[in-house]
Amino acid sequence: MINIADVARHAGVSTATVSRALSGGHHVSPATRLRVEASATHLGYVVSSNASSLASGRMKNIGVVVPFLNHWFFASVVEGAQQALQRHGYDLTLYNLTGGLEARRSVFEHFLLRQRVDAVIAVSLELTENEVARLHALNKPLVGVGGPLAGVRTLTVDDLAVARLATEHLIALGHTRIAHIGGDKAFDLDFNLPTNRRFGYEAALVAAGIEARRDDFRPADFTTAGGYQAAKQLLGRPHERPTAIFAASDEMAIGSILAARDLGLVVPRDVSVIGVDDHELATFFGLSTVAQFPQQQGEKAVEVLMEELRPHPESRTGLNVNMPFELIVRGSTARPAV
Amino acid sequence: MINIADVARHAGVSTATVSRALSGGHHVSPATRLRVEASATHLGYVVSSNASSLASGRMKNIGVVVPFLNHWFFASVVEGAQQALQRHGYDLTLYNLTGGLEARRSVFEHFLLRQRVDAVIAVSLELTENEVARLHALNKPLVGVGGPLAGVRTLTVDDLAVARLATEHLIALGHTRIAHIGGDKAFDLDFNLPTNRRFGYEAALVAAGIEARRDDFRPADFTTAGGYQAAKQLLGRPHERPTAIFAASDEMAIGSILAARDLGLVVPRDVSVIGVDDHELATFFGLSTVAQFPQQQGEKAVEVLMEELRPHPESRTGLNVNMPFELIVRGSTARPAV
DNA sequence: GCTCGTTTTGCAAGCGATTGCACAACGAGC
DNA sequence: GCTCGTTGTGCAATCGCTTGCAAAACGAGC
Repeated sequence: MINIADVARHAGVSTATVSRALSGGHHVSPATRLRVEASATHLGYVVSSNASSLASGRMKNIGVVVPFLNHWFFASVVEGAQQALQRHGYDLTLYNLTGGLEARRSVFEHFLLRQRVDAVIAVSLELTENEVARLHALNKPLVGVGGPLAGVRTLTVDDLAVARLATEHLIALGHTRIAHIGGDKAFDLDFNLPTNRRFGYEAALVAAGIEARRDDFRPADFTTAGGYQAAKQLLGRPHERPTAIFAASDEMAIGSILAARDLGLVVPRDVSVIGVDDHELATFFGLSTVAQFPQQQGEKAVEVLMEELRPHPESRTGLNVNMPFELIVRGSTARPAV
Repeated sequence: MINIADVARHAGVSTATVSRALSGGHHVSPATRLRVEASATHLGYVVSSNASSLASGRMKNIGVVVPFLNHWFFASVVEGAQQALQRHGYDLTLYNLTGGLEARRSVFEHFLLRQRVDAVIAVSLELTENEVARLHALNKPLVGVGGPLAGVRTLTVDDLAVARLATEHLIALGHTRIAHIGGDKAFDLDFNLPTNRRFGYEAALVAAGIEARRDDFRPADFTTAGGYQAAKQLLGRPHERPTAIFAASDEMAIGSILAARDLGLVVPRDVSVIGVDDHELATFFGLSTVAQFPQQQGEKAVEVLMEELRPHPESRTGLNVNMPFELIVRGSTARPAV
């Protein structure tokens, strides 16, 4: 393995100069810089990140922690983050908290603390105060995606506003019986996302002078199958069937469309359906939805971190960064039949 | 930050002893080992992985390279690998080759070579000889998932056998007009997966004395939408509609089911559908399929690597490891109507 | 009690960079 | 020609751990 001394010898300079020339090139004359770079590429030299990190204290590596990966949303966030990091010359080390409490502790006690990462991105993860404190104590920046997280900069979409937007879309079309499929308690652990969406839904109804009926709400588990079940219940009632369904995720919305079809109902003639996410299957099903952009969220998380990692974080923006969302109208929503 | 010398002082031994006590504990008396461990936890000591790696040459870190993450199969493989690695005390550094050739080169030239990883897992990636050679030159073990890859240990499912199994299932049910939705040329780049599945399909037909008709094959892009399109074509023909479809992926199979429904056909009465993967939506759609177990593949890749990383890789198994697959019969396949 | 083999332990030399400090080189200004 | 300010370079300490080698400690055997 060829090291910095080899390059120095070959270029006829000291290792100090090589180091400076290859990292930014400050305080090095253009001529020598060029010479060093030539030698480096000629010899096929690549810095040892370990030695570099040990000496400098910078790891050039970010830890990303997700609850699971096996899901469109998380995978997209990670993908976005990965690409952004690559542009910045950083590595991404992935941690998964699926393994239960044991795995979770192990991640925090050993992996993250092993001086491996400069900072941490926590995706849809409700960290305990202890965990946050530990990270802070190590002076490691932490940004959350999906939040808020006490004392942590977090990127969030305003779930309340998202839900309101979706519901208002239906109201504007003339619907007055609008059902909602949200999350059950188990999913509320993560930042009350389902609750917020439900509140947004109710707020929109109330603002329009529509009563939010308790039996127009069904909890489900954010899967297609769960949405299907819930929609069947909602649409199968003999009287007062809702003319529109707002599902808190696209997968549940797709389940609803399939349920409607199986009941012989035509979407959107008999029932309008709208979701949240802009899942990859949304286009295929012609699903109207409020898009959030997970990949973009991953990228943005990286930008925020990079800023925080800069020596003089002068322009620290506020704690919470609001992420964009957007109503995308496709074929699954229309005026109710008269 | 507290370091090994602090622990040594606190335990009343030398740093050498601390190092040995904390890593395996060989050549250290049980008594001192206990004392050192106590001091370490008491002081909250965690080894600096950089210093450790620099001194030992072991990184305790594996690079995983995927073409994209945003897809059920890849995400599952990575998830499996991540969990297995965590059990072994290794980190997983994720590399993504989505960014085109530029990103690809950057990964190989800078990231992987930066002495960051002990080994590399390449998922569904056709590496150039150059890339493989480079890794070999660095003496870094490399295992592929999905293969084969020249000169590399690879975990593969026997795509030919998978396709044969699916097709034979249909034949055994009594089908004689069996269509196939495979991949188009663009997807053949990766290890001829589509071609192999097509060959398996044809082999099964031929073995059963059934002619493989050219117009019973349609290429698609492995998406639900693509499968839908292709199935419409196949099922919409006025004469000689096939009674069964074997799709090379579950997503395309699901597209086929939806296409059949839209044509007013009932699955499986009018047409049987079988896929490959055991995608998370397969259960919901009652889709018969040949399951492959991506998560398991990720785990297995790690096992293979760990073995290769061991000092004396005595029992090197052969180059290619065959991964299991399994026919799962649900409601989408049945005897053809008479 | 002495010798010899086996653990246990410590010393100290790396591993391969980064970086503060000091010095050299080089013009500019007078 | 001399001083002063920049700018460019090198010296050498440092980061925190691992590990080969040698010494110390410890029993066992006689």
